[in-house]
Amino acid sequence: MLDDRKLEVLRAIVEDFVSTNEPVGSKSLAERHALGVSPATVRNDMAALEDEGFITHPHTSAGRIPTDKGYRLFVDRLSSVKPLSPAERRAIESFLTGAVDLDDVVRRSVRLLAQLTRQVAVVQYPSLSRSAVRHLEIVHLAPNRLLLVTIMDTGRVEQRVLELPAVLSDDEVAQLRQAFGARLHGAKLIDVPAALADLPDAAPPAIRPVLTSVMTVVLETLVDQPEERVAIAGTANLTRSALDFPNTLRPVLEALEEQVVLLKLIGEVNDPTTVHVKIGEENSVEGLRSTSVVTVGYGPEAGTYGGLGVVGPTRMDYAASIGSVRAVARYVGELLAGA
Amino acid sequence: MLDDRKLEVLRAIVEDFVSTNEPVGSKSLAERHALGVSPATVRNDMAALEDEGFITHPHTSAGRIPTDKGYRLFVDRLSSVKPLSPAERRAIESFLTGAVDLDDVVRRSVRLLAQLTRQVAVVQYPSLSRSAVRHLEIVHLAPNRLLLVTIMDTGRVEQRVLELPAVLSDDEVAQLRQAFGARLHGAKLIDVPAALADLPDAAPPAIRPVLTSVMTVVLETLVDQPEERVAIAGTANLTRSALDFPNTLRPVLEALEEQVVLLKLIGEVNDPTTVHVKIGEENSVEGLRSTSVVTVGYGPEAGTYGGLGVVGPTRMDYAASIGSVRAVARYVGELLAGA
DNA sequence: ACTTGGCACTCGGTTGCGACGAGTGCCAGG
DNA sequence: CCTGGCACTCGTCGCAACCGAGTGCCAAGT
Repeated sequence: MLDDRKLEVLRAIVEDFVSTNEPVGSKSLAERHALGVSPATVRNDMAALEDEGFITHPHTSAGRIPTDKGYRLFVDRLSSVKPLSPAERRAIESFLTGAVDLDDVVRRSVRLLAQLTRQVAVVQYPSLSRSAVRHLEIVHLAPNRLLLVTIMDTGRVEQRVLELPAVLSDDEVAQLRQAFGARLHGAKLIDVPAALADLPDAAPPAIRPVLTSVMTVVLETLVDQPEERVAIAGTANLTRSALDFPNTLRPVLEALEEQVVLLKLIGEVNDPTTVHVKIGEENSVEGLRSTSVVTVGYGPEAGTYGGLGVVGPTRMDYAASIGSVRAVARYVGELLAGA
Repeated sequence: MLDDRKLEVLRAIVEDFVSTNEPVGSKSLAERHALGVSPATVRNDMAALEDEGFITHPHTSAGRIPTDKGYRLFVDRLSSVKPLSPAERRAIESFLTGAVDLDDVVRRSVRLLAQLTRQVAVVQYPSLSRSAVRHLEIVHLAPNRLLLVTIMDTGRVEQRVLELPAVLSDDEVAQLRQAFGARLHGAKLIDVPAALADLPDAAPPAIRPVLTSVMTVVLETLVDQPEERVAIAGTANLTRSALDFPNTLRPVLEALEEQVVLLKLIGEVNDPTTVHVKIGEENSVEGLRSTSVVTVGYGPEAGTYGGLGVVGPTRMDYAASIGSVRAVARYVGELLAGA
């Protein structure tokens, strides 16, 4: 059905179209690539590819452009990941070293990724639910007011102010601090509920009511409604080729402003260790049906912290994007694991 | 030179152009507004206005559009701030109540402002340098590693990890905590250097070296390089009228991605208590010469915390934008002051 | 059976041209 | 100082012709 040459033709079409953004015809294609056959043969192959739904015409007498299905085949079978140039590797290293805290790491990576791929880049902050508690600090802001600060092993810090129904003494706060500190230190978030389960019973009765309300907030902040965050950069790249999003720029920008949408993009991968590519209509997000999304997980043991990726036109350089996304994920993962 | 009727004509031109986005001609203008004079008279006035540089033609036989200078005059003398509708007031209140922490307040306000004005909204996080320290917490992460957490009265929290050359005991950390806590509590950031000046001398010699290095980091984080942050929302609104930014969308998006640029926008006001409007070429930022920027400071006593504003086409509804910006600033200021 | 050259056909893009009309500038008269 | 009239400008629209890249198909060649 699809012999090697037809695949080669498809690859050539994709490559030409990606670089020129113009429908590619049989003649120019036969010239530019050393296919060893005449344009007429290429035409026959093209007709076959079109029957199979891998390419299409914008109109009768125009060249071919790949369909989503065509890109899919290209990505899966015809392209190999483009290794980064030494210059790019250097760029990554110099960009990421010198970051002072987690915020800085994330902001730098997202800009870096946008710059490398010349697409819109998205980086998720290390997910709370997959990290471990390094420290829980309870600050006695006012007699009836506590600030809870949780520091995770990824460097992420969450804080929450808590109004108490009753007034607390510093001693009691110290007791609280001690009670929580001992149980939470080093606990994976998943184990937090279990670690805290017997806490009310074990505590001195005096502070029990306060303790439970603090516990509620802790569980809420860390387990029930863990706040996921993402950073984004490079939206200006969407305008690079005006042809890519003729009148569809609007919904894309709108989609990219929704944190929820971005998290969905990055989160809905089954296997976080490999790079995932969603092409055009494959995207579950309405406004991004005209784009492709390349994502991967990152973290010390692959994908445990969060995800990152790029969003661009379906007409993107997949090989390069996949390479960059993977490389940045690797560096960021190492960086955060080592911190 | 510019009698009342000419000003009225200018106002009419601005209003028509803002709502239709089409060059406005003498005839339609005379009809749509009850000017009480004939188109010919309007033409004469237009010619005068053009001589003065308030309006211009795109080409010889087209209607007039306002110049930056025309908008300037309009904003300064011809428009009154549009009061918010009750529905809008309700929207503001319901949007902002229920915010759980500072991050939440900022994120909600920026979205709110974008929604109200249908422009790009920018909100600066309360500036460190203008707030006071509520609490400084020193966490002993590891024998040679400290985490400094500073909580400001605006609810803003800054953290910084600090590697120590030597190993510290918990006792020593407690001493540090005590030494800093006493002096910093309630200090305005501006007074922090003075408050800490005599600290090394007063401290027990044993912890003196560590103390100075902690002091350095504190000063650096809070005073020397206070990190300013901004939130942005509504970039999709830039695409609302494709005509506004024919091929200039790119530089606008690029400018809006630069934190530095945004801070400059919001920060370079002399008097933070009143609403400022920068129109087109008045903008010092290169990429935003095709936009107008409406900004104001917010805070308990006007402008002490930070700034916020909107960015949109020069062809924007200034009266409404100014009103919304001012209203949101007021609410946010109150909210943060009360927290 | 596959490849190839030839050939008629399609159709979008470009160019040229004329009509149209919104809008202007100017002037003479009220 | 306002007004109506009038000639002029110029961008837009519609139309027709043309060009050319590209296609599909077929018959001949290997």
